[in-house]
Amino acid sequence: MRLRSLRRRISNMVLRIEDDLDIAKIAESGQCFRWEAIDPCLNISNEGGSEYKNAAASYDDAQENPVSYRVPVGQNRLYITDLGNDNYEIDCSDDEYESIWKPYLDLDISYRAIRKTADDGTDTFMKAACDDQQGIRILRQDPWETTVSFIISQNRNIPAIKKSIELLCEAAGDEIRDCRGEKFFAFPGPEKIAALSEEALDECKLGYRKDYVRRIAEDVCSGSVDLAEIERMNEDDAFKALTGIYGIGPKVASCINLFGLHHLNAFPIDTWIKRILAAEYPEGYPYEKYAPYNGIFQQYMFAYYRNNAISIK
DNA sequence: AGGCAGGCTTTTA
DNA sequence: TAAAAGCCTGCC
Repeated sequence: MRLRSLRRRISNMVLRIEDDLDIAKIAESGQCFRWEAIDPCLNISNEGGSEYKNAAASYDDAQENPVSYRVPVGQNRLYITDLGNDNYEIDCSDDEYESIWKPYLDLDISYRAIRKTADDGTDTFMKAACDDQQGIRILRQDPWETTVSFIISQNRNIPAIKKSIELLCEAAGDEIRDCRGEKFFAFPGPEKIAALSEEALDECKLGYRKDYVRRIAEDVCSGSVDLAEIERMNEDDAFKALTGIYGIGPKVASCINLFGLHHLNAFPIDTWIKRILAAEYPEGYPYEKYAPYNGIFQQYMFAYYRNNAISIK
């Protein structure tokens, strides 16, 4: 349909992915904070994603759920459109897909198989969460960006987190033209954040987290914090190393393990998960059953509860 | 040693 | 006004 008109000098390709992949659910899952809903036809960003009356795809609930996003990853930005029927259009070459986007979307493993294997018919709550939230995947996000983002996330809701991260990118990130020639700000490296003035950092509205962000930027620059070394550790060792960093407690360390280091068994316990465990698993949560993918199932529960908080309560 | 109260910036609903 | 994908410090 009108998507044809989007074809430009850059090469578009249509992917067929016969596994869980729902980009709208991923965007709202709370693991990433810089996915931006855009109009697939007009190429105009639409913050919050309200209406998509002109959505080209034959996507069932395109009226409610955006079907097209742009996703900053390092120095690149991916444009992806859900065409429905397991088809997705992306703006990039085959090489870029294989080297960047395929690993980023964690497309080498089957989330559908993981869901089905764990379902023994006894956990009706988890089954409902999985059915409702299937399509979520755990992205392979940059460890530095993930670390700073989840330090910023503490004790705040998601709109506030997104705002601070965007302010930080505007203040310190490189301005880059994406594959469509549009400008965006990359997530700033530690040296860029460490170089910010006190006033510039104040404008990022980090609150008391400002000291945490500045200090980890300085410590990574000086070498007293070595994220590359932490990347090579197993989950337990990484957890210990992360919780030793100023501003990182058990919850944030678990999020970094899961979303930044891809330790899929990491199980972040935040205010939502506390409520879920108390309400749905009063006899105790069956960690063994969902190992080694506790983090994936945590995401299904988290998103399910957060998106249906009123109806489930 | 390990647990717990109090404080913390700012935004959001 | 309370709550928000919590953590640090100080006290016991």
